[in-house]
Amino acid sequence: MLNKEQIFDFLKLFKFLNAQDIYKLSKLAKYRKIKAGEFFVELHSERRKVAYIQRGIMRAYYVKNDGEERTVMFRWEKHTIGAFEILLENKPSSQVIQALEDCKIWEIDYDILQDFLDRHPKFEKARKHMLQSMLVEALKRVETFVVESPEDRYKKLLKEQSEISDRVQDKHIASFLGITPVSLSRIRKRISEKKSS
Amino acid sequence: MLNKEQIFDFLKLFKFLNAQDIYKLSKLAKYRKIKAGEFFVELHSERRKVAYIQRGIMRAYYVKNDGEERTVMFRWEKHTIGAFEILLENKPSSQVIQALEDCKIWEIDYDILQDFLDRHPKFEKARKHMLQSMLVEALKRVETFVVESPEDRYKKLLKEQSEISDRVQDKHIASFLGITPVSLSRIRKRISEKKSS
DNA sequence: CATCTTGATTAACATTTGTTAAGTGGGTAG
DNA sequence: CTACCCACTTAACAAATGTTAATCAAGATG
Repeated sequence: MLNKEQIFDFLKLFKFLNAQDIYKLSKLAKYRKIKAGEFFVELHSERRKVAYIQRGIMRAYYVKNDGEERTVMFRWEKHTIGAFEILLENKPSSQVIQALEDCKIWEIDYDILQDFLDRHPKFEKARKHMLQSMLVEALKRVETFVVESPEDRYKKLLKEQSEISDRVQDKHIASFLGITPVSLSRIRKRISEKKSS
Repeated sequence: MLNKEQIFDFLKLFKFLNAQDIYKLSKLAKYRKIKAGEFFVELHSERRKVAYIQRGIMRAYYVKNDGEERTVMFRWEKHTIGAFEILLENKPSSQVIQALEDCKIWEIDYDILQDFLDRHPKFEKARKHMLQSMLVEALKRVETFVVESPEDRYKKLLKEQSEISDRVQDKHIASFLGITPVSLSRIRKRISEKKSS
């Protein structure tokens, strides 16, 4: 079930693996597909797993009491996604993870992975690096909310996260930016009017 | 220069130290004071250091082009603070870290600390735990911006982060919530009117 | 081909926030 | 004690966003 490309992508997750390591890791990962619209993690799930996305894009979102959805994160090729409440806080997930395109993923058992990493000190750097890059990303995202206006946040997204703005519906982008779809539409209009003048 | 209380506080940073470990760590940490208003990290600094706060409260903030300050983080007793751009991205800090009260801190050389941790595998769990808890905090903070209104964010702050709301000026809380001091004042008025009716 | 569904846009109005500036009160320095 | 500074409040107006609903366009479905 492994082809070269798949192995290569998976290998990039951790930067310095030998063939034997890859074999070990392949044992704890299950290759599977998720169709657009379907879920990787459902509401209140406690399944301790992570997805390494080989193809496709996913989102994590919360559902408010009135049914409104608020997207907090997008993840696409060569990145991992998981429900942090399950994995890091040992409680049911209050967020949902959904495929926005047909996805091909490696589904990884989180506890087996952690155990593997615990027993292989040479991976400590990789784990640390991964945690740190996620932390930096989250801190920078907080910064955009505190420092920038919704319009500036959207412009920055267009510039620096074209992977998101090109592949995801506007309504999801709006909630990702902390605004409504109507407001995003107005911002888009404002921008296009300024550019043409 | 060490008294019992100081040792005890420092010990809590990592949960399972013996006397010898404490001695080693004390060598790489410098105990010092920072007066209210003074800076722990200045703009564009590249000093790779961390503060473990034994007493007092600090904030990290950005300065916009027009001179406006936007606070992104508060840290107080028994927590650490540092400039993530210096430490995790190896670049000059675009944020500033300032004491809001007279502070007593352990100033720790980040690289020596990391080296120490690298050479002592028994601390890996502590490092991982610390990174994870910072990540969880940042993710939850993103969530409040995406899911909640400014008023709800403020109410939540009052409930769950009284350490902040009790000790910090409103203008800093306002920018921490992503709004202006004027708007926060109106929110406070709205809340007090609802409670009395 | 016609119909249905859904996402994006637009409009109209209410609400909130931003901005600027004027008061208010507490604390501090002289 | 007085004068000054600073944070917070309040006011007035502009701007942006939220809300609801109508319209439009495109894709899916029969």
